[in-house]
Amino acid sequence: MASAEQARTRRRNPRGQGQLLKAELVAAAARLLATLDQPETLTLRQVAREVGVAPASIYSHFPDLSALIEHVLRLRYDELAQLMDQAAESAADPLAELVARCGAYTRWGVEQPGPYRTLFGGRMPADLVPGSAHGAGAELLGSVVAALAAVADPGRTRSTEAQQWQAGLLLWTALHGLVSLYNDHGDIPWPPLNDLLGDLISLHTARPVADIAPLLPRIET
Amino acid sequence: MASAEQARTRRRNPRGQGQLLKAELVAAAARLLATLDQPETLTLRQVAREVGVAPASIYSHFPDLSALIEHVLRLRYDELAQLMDQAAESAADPLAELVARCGAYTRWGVEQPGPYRTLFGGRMPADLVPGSAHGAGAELLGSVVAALAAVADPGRTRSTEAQQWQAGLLLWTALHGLVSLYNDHGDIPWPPLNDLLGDLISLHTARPVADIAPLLPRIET
DNA sequence: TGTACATCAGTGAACGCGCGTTCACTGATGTAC
DNA sequence: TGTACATCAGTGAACGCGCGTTCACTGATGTAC
Repeated sequence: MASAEQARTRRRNPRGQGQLLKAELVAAAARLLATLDQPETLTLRQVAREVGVAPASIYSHFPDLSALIEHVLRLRYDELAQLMDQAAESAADPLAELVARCGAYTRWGVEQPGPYRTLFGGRMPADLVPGSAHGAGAELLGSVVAALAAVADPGRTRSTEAQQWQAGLLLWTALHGLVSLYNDHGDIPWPPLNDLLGDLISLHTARPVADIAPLLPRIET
Repeated sequence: MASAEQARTRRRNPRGQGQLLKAELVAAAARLLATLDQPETLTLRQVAREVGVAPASIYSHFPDLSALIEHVLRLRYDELAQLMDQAAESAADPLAELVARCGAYTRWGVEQPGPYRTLFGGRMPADLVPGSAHGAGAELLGSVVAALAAVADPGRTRSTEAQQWQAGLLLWTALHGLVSLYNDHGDIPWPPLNDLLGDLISLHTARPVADIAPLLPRIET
């Protein structure tokens, strides 16, 4: 095991470099959250072992395991939001932006099932998930709502805000259902994710699949 | 605590009535799965305590906790499938049947968040969830696929089986996303579930919401 | 009718485990005088 | 230039906890003779 060897060879950081261990702890927790079959069972001692450090050492940098996990989840969430924004930047029109956002979301979700579950699966105590206090990633959801509204109602005159909200929320729940079932139930005979995603966006935008499929990113399975 | 008192007053079952404890164990496990904030952390000793019995007593009836939980989940799954079938029976046409099935599914899901998560959330080890070996409730998914196909393509001539499967799967993922996010993220300002469900089915069937809304069951929140 | 025995429905104590958290400590390194 | 001291970055042992699982057992009740 690499971690056991790590435990042997690890050297104390030089003075003034105490923050290095903090970064290592964050990296290790992130690695374990991404790797573990059940990320919500992550343990303080597991993180310590992964880094090769005494369990007590974590308390120098975080008040407890929750704080460490919260830190990691914050990073992951920001990463996802940034990926979606980046994907949206190069979009030529509202439909392309919506497709880019949904594609980036889905891609990230299936490429990182552990973090996805931890962020959106609702298994962690509520106060542990960043943004849940403000509505489980409000900015992210807001961006989907806005992008969908821009496609379905370009002038934003025919529909009320409540209608736009409801349509966007419904799209997000559909994306979430797709990602989480895809991740959790690999035994179902799944069609290619791009086909499902194309159909899904087509339904929610009332645009033909042919307009959408070319805009989707390649999603590795 | 009622359970502590139960522990005091419990009397050993008379001879030949050993199965009574088995039923009590199942009932207690079901109660805890429905009640616990994190049903996947259910513990053998918790069940024993709830019944008022020694932890070791469980081994007389189940090889381990997994077997007990599997038993409970099997019951819950059958209950859900039966509810959906019952709802479908009184349907006047294919659209009504589809709406009845989706309505029953969603209603059960939000009324029993604990069992829902345990069954479909993928948190339990795979071998623990009934039907997951056959595709996570294959009959249930199959009934949705068939009902949707009957609405979208009454003669079943215009679409291939693969297309019907994909459409049904997409509908199910959307329902799942709606139920699980609704259960797990109560802090989002949710519109009435019936509105969302009506919209959702409308999108997937290309029928006007007005045709669907009257067919939906009352879902208590 | 009595009595020895088998069976049933559990009990209760013990085990070893991994966990979060605490506490006094250690040993290297920088700094003040 | 030397030395006492403070600080930093962690250590290591211990605690009490709840857990799954085992094992020999107990005491009531039915049954064979």
